[in-house]
Amino acid sequence: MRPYTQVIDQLRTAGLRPTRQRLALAKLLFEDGPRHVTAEMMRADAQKASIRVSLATVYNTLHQFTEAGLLREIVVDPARSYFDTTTEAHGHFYFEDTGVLQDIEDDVQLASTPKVPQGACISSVDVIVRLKACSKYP
Amino acid sequence: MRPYTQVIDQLRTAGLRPTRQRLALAKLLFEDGPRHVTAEMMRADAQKASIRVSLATVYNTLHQFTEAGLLREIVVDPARSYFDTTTEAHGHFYFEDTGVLQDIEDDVQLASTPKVPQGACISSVDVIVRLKACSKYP
DNA sequence: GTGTTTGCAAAGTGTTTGCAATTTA
DNA sequence: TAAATTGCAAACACTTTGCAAACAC
Repeated sequence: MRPYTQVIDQLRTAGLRPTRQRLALAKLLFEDGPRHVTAEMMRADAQKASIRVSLATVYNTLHQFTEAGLLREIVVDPARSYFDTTTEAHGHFYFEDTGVLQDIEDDVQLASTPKVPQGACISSVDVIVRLKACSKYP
Repeated sequence: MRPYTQVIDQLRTAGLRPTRQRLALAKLLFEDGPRHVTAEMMRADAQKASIRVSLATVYNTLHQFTEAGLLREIVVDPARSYFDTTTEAHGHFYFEDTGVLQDIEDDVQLASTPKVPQGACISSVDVIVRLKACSKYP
């Protein structure tokens, strides 16, 4: 778990004022170990915790946190954006049936780094293992 | 390049009638080697080739082709869906600046297949290498 | 002829934006 | 007080849907 003062510092460093909403969302995000959240989940969580935050602010905050390096956006579902509290490189399981996104605990390295085209640099490498329910008759 | 009659057969097998629109889109998709397309690209291509197809039909067709195993959907951009004419497992370069999606020619295998959770089966494995312009001062 | 497919326009969904009111420093 | 941030509602982009007309077999 990320120390709380570190979040405030990282916000300050990123030029973001530690407002009530940002701190509350940071608490929800970082106090209980790794999470994979959507904007709707955060809004629901905030409501449950009696924190008044508009959905627009949730979106703004998630993006600002991502730019500040506190979160990482994971693209797995065209229908919604996920944000991961673990920012280091790692793979994901995506349960297609339930929409649950989960870290792969094993180290999933690529066997070899591919030759990158001229003039381009790697921004990130996403490994997503899509899962479905097993079935003898698919 | 995929033989044309094979497309018709695959459509028939999937229970899809080989209509004018479906055949025209199949021609655009498969006659010139691997492609990575969005619905808008297909509509533009069709227009350029003087094929009258509505955007709704383009969407329907892309999804029907995907279910029929002629296409593979690649999720890289929350803003739009990409479809790949190469259905075998392979990695992708995604140029974040331009939105261009490209096959990785080298074989990008995972160093090891991760242990899959109880009761789940792998549906697919996506490897996406996101690229940005190189810059000395990022 | 019968059931499928198409096209249009309307509806839907998640996300972003403009702007006045509020909050932070 | 000045500048940043919030919240609301409207706007947005992409995608899906309902249904009558057109089409395939």
